[in-house]
Amino acid sequence: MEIEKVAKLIIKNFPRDHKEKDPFKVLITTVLSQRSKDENTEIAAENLFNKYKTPFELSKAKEKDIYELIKPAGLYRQKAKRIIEISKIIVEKYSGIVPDSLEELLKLPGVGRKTANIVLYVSFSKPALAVDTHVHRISNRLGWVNTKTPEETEFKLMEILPKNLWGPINGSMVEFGKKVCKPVSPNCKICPISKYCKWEGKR
DNA sequence: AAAACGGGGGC
DNA sequence: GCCCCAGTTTT
Repeated sequence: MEIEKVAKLIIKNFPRDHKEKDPFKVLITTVLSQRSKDENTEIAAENLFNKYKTPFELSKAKEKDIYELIKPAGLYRQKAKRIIEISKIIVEKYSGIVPDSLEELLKLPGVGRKTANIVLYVSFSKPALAVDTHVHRISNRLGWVNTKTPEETEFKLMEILPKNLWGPINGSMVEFGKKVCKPVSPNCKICPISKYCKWEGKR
């Protein structure tokens, strides 16, 4: 199947390694990463975990206590509120253990399909597709799907991609999307999978 | 379906 | 000055 071959090429050429596996840290970092660039997310996460290391500690913090720490990631008032609420729920309802099911993760404030699936893959090594704007755009450009919404793309991709590629393709598509297959003026000249691409706008 | 949330960096 | 960024929730 050609799709599988191309997916593996993307994964090989645009690796994204997740050093941190701790479910709580991955969960909080991923919430911080929403609509934020990686560099700023990392600064915010480092600031935060430097002071609050566990859900137990963070659940006792006040929102205003962490504004300055997470400000680099943006949307900081919302995120502060949600992060502390998440910590309280993890402590009170789950005894400090982050749940490992999509259904339970989606109940947490500020956790949608993308965030939940990233946690499932990165921390729990489960097959999970996090379809963000990059994955959505690139899947359509390649001609793998013909969809309007990311959720539609998610279900289509689950049909055409083998499960063992669900996790790895997420991060690799993001890197691919940032470096080469950009939203505007993509760099098709240096694209390693250009010959498999059906996008009409390609140059 | 659209608005709101937001600092930081690229242009 | 304007626009975007591993989105989600509220209106």
